[in-house]
Amino acid sequence: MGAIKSDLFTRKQNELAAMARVLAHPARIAILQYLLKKNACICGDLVDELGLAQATISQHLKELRLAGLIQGTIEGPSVCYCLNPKTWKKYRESFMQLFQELDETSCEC
Amino acid sequence: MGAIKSDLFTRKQNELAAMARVLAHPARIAILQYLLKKNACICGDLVDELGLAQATISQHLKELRLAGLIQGTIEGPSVCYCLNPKTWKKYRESFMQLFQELDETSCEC
DNA sequence: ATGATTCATCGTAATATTGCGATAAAGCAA
DNA sequence: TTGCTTTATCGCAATATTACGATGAATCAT
Repeated sequence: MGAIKSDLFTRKQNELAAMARVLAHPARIAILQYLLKKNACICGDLVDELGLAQATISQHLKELRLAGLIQGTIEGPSVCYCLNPKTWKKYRESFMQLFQELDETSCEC
Repeated sequence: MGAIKSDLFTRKQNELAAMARVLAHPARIAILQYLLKKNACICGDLVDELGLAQATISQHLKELRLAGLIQGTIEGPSVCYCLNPKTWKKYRESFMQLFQELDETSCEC
């Protein structure tokens, strides 16, 4: 028990849920919005901006990186992070597709 | 530790993360898509369709209901569930707003 | 080389989520 | 009423997530 039964669902359903999970934390939303605004930043910027511990920010960055939403480039002692536009668009498309389907008669209770 | 520090983030960031969390499970995605297709159903339909235990489906329905994404109407011994178009649109707007902001120069690493 | 800066990772504690059996509540049919 | 169907809720076990201190690796300035 306690583990998601992924085999009961379609690949698309699992993928969409996984994408939603990446966005399901305010710190990760905040990081993405910061990157949208500033275009790039280093881990330390986010520590100052968000007020979470460095280890915690680094962990959230890792999740975003594993999801492909951001990418990091080593720049001397620091790491420059920025959005990955390709994955960002893939996310947008997937959520668009979900929210597209709805006509006004969808509630029949 | 282990609890999200909501006070570090804006109301909008917390709200968006909460919306994403509701969508962050394939069973809830599947339920929403089933409702989009069928317009309405009862809990038992979903138990047959998804293959999760009745208690588990009922729990996911509760989360979707608390989020305002679906509503249930008592119909005799069963409960008819359907989407709430208003909240559905609110979700769409919120995610669109997030994904809107991006120009091609957003990656500068 | 030494020290300072930056970041990732490990280990751990606290908390949250997932799944389901068992049970209860409510309506319906006979 | 009795039994059947349908659903919600409780309680528990398994797993996942969140947060952070401590530590280590890499770079840079002196």
